[in-house]
Amino acid sequence: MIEIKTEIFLGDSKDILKDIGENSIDLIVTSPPYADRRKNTYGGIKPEKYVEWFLPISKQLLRVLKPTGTFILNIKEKAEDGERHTYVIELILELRKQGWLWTEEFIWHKKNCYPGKWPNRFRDAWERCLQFNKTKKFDMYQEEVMVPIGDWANGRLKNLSETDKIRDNSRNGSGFGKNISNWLNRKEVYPTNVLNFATVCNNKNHSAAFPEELPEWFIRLFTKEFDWVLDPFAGSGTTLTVAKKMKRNSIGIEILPEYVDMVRETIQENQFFLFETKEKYGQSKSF
Amino acid sequence: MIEIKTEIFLGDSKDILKDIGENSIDLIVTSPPYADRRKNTYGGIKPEKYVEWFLPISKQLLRVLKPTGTFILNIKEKAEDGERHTYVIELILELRKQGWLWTEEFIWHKKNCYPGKWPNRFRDAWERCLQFNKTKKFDMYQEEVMVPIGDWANGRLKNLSETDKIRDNSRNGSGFGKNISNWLNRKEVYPTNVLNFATVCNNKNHSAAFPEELPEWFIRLFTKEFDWVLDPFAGSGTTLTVAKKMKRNSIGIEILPEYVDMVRETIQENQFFLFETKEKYGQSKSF
DNA sequence: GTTCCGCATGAATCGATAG
DNA sequence: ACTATCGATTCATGCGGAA
Repeated sequence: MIEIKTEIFLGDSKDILKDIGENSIDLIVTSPPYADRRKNTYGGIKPEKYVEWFLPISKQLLRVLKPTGTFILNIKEKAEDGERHTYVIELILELRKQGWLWTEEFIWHKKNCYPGKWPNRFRDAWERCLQFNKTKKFDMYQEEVMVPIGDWANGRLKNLSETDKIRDNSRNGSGFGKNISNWLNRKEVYPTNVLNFATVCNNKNHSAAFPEELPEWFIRLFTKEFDWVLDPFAGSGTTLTVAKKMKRNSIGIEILPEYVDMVRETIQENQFFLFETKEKYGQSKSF
Repeated sequence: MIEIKTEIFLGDSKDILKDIGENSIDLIVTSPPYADRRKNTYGGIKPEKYVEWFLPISKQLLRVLKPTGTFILNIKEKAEDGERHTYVIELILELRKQGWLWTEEFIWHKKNCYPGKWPNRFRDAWERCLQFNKTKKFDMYQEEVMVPIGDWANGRLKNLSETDKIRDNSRNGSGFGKNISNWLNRKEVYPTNVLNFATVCNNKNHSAAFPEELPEWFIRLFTKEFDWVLDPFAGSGTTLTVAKKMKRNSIGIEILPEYVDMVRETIQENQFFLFETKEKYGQSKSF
């Protein structure tokens, strides 16, 4: 049996990344601290300084990624003084200048988004998952994230609430009703570039940037077993935990010691559950 | 009874717009020809030339819009040679330089997007609806687009405990307490910035850029009756048709004569249905 | 085992007030 | 004038205990 390696390093990604060999990582999936967010833990990066702060890190990411690898960047710009900030779209342009290909933009649709009411805007229910690549020939295992149509038809349609049916507003039969017959003789369908995951809001000790489903989906899509996954902003270690459960090697970098300690404990714990949870992560594809 | 005016002009928006008075339009909602798309109808604008082509038009749009008005731009960059084009995000940056405020980015989630399969990407199921404003004090009628409350309310709001009825602002200063009693008689909640509209799949020879629900939603949100709505790329006239049904005055501009003829016929037709459809568009709010 | 119910909490944003 | 802090507003979900 081949051992799965899961490592977490304490320090600044800009520095630590230099110790990782070039062309060695299959997938980078991360959610960096957003501008002016998490001030109490990360100090908060000023929006005007965000691109400048990120580029040295992404330069290293470009170096360590395999030519067939993928970089997924989960990020969302804040609204301030009535406007959306532009640092994220400026970052896209700068990353391309750095040599990255901007392959795709996935939308993470958060149904249970933050509450609140303002006179000039509604609640923000989505985030960007930007896909960047080093070359046009990257690995993509589309079949791994297919949605079983049986489950979709039975589960999704059955679970669809009455309000969902009203909200989704499938007028003149162009929604579920009309097209369902097309899927009767198929077993699975490919997903789209809009992903639905609920945010995590547990009453436990810490908060995670994204739910486990998010890195799980991208790991399944862009890696196979024993590949290497990197999260340069590991935080509470969601990416590493999921990678380990899915039998991928992983490396995390985190600047806050308390998070690093926590991740190390989590990794230890998971070893006991590795075999119990294998089935869940290996076969469910429950999207 | 006040008459509703619906006008369609034949010509290039860059020129025709100069005949419209400044500060006279309450809402601009449009879906311009996408770069390199609809070559057979519009001649196709090269992606590299897109921003340059659009800016003279948006300059006029800025002039004709009221200070309290809103500009909704429905657009999506195409994928070419394995990459997403950057002309849309470059356009956002240039529009800000022109004086526009980039207030928000709505996501139009197309649940029944076009089928297809590619080795390097999934089906594209979303488009941007970019909101721009002239000032920070724009009109917004949020109550007009409220949606039914989620099912969670059914089971949970029946019996409120005493602690539910008092505000509880304690705990880690996260800011949010609860006052569930606010929702006791609540049947509707505010929507988010993710919109679900099914695409129209008609096999006519003209390209309907968006379904009626899309302009209807923004017209309801940003205008009241007898306000003025403008679509500088009217196409088959969806915006005008909806505006008329909703008792808003409207102006359309379209460069192709056959579209203009078609729109004029449609407008005539709708006059017979004005009173029949009033109820549907005035009261349904079926989102 | 299920289902139901109480409860905590979340990458938020604006406007007013204070330094 | 410009920045920092504080108060107000709000909806969906998972967890855990009870029925």
